[in-house]
Amino acid sequence: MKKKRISIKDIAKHLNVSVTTVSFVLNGKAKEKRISEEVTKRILDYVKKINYKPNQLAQSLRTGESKILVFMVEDISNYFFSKLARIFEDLAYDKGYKVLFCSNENDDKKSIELIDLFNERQVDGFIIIPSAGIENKIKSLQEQNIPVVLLDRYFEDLEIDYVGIDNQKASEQGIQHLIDNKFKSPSFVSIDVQQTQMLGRLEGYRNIASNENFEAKELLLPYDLKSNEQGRAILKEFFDQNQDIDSILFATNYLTQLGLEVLKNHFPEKLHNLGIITFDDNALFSICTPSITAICQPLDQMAEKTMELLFELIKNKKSTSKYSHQKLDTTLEIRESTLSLSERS
Amino acid sequence: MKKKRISIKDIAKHLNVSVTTVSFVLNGKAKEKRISEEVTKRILDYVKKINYKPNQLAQSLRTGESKILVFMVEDISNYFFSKLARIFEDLAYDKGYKVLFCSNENDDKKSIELIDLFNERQVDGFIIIPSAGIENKIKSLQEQNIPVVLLDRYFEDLEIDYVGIDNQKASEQGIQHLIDNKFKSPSFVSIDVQQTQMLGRLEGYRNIASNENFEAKELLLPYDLKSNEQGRAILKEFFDQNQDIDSILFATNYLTQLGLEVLKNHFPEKLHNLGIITFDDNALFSICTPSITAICQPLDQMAEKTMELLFELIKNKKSTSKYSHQKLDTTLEIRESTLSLSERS
DNA sequence: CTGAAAGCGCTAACAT
DNA sequence: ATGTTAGCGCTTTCAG
Repeated sequence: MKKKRISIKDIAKHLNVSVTTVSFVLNGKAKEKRISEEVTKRILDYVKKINYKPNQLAQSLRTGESKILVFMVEDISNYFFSKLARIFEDLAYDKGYKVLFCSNENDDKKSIELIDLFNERQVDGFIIIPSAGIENKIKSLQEQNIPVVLLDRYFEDLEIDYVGIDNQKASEQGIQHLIDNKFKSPSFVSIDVQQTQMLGRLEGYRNIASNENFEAKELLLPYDLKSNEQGRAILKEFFDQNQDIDSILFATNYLTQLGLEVLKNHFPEKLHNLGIITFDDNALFSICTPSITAICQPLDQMAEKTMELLFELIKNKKSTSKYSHQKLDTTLEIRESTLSLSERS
Repeated sequence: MKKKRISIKDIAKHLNVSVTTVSFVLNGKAKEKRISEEVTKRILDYVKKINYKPNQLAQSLRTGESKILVFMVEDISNYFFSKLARIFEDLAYDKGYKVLFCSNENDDKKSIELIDLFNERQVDGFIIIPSAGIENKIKSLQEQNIPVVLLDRYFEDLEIDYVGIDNQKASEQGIQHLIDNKFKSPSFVSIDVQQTQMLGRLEGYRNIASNENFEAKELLLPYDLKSNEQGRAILKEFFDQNQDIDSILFATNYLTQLGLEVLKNHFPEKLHNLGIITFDDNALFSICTPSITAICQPLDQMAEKTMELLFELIKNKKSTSKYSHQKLDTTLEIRESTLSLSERS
């Protein structure tokens, strides 16, 4: 029952040819190396018959390529990341690559451990949603000539390929939409972290606050939130102490979730009177009551662009390619939660 | 800039010892092999200083172990699967394993391709949520002595470790809960597929229908649904033609999502009058209006149990371990959508 | 056109 | 207590 794995050597022996010949044929170099049609066919037939599969590990060790990419996200169970992951998976498979997902919990230590881990496994490239303090680690990857593309956020001082959205603009559009629908004092709920995506969103909010002359009301939750419980408590306090705010932009779908829970449980009437916008969509936001207006990131486009950049790096590692910062446009999916009060049923 | 990777040989040369010694020390066999304290220390220090990391690929090739597990799901972007994935990830990392996730789309061809693919990479074990027709492939893995544990569904004729829930019982509890809350004619929406989990859920429904003497109304959507659009159309038709049903059990969270969309868009009043239960929770179900009663699978427990079984297989591959079918209990998370009509506001 | 052989980096049986 | 060496399975150079 315990079948020994068949190796290229077994095949060679069985067919009375050398391993070289088999290897050439298997790698489609039969023509190039001018192996006779007859031998080629014999090998191919036999290989098919015994259903031989080369040991990819050995292949990788020899060639230095693993055909594996790593996609490192904050939390693979978050809708935004898992959707992206799914798209990457498909794109990569089409090109003969597999994708390893891992969650860094937006934690530097974990991020670095993970990067080292996979680096030792000679993965061919990284797509990383970086935590705040791993700039140097990323840099060291670049120095080792390992393809890396950052997603969602980047580091100001690092010359590196990046794909994300125009956060400031997205935020501005969202807030402007609230203003257009007669909300007078939009507030902003985010995380207190120095990452480009969050800073952009905050800046967009402040810009409109200043343009439209309303007082900015910001709630920045701690970066290292201990629990959902704590998050809800903070949000509840915020709502308690700021009865006058009439609308909110949540800077991530995770916060939106917490916020909606608090509203539903403690301020049910507000749930129907507040203007609510969330960054990042979720399939269920459209079936909430009210359904939630969302700033949607163009996931397909982001994934495609990222892959494009990554494969450029993989193909011609040495070329001093210009680094590209892609800031894609978002879409505002307008739903019930931002209807002006007069329009509501 | 282009640093050559440091190998164990370089270290040996630099330190004037043999590679064996280095290897032993690195693998914590210094004591066992009675390497002198001094040499051990020298090696460890140097290794730390140059930040040497062994090439795992070579290590795997040599040892036949890769410290990689594969978790194959239907769709990594589905809440149920991505939550499970996240838990597996953590459990595995604690044991020094990494987890590769992949989505098979519940498609046999894709499943088989993926299994072959990873098998060539000598992964150490598989956790598989199998599509309907890959019984033989699974069997062949077992014959190659590769650890496999099935999750969520199994094959009647296959002796294999499996972790899941008691679907029939879960379904019965759900329907009984509807009956207890004065719903007279619960209906059942599922997928038309011969997989154990779905069959169990259906059977549970039918049991209560027969016990409680109501007419079973089942909608089984085609296995190979072309699009969400098509799914919504079928659901809409079902609601149109069965105005008399007063409650629904959706057999997967995906169907619930479609169903809620249809209800919200076409039968808004029903959304508030129907009794609704969903299999599988989602963070957002608790903030829908009405919030949705859910049959929750014990994700943590499932993941732990699965890992336990998998590691048993990994440890003592040869022992003719008895196969274990774990059917865990679910929890009914009661929310607004199943309040009896008299209790609703 | 095909084969012999080196070597990717590591482990471990065998020598010393 | 430490070193020598034979592979793991594959690719590829160099020699016929």
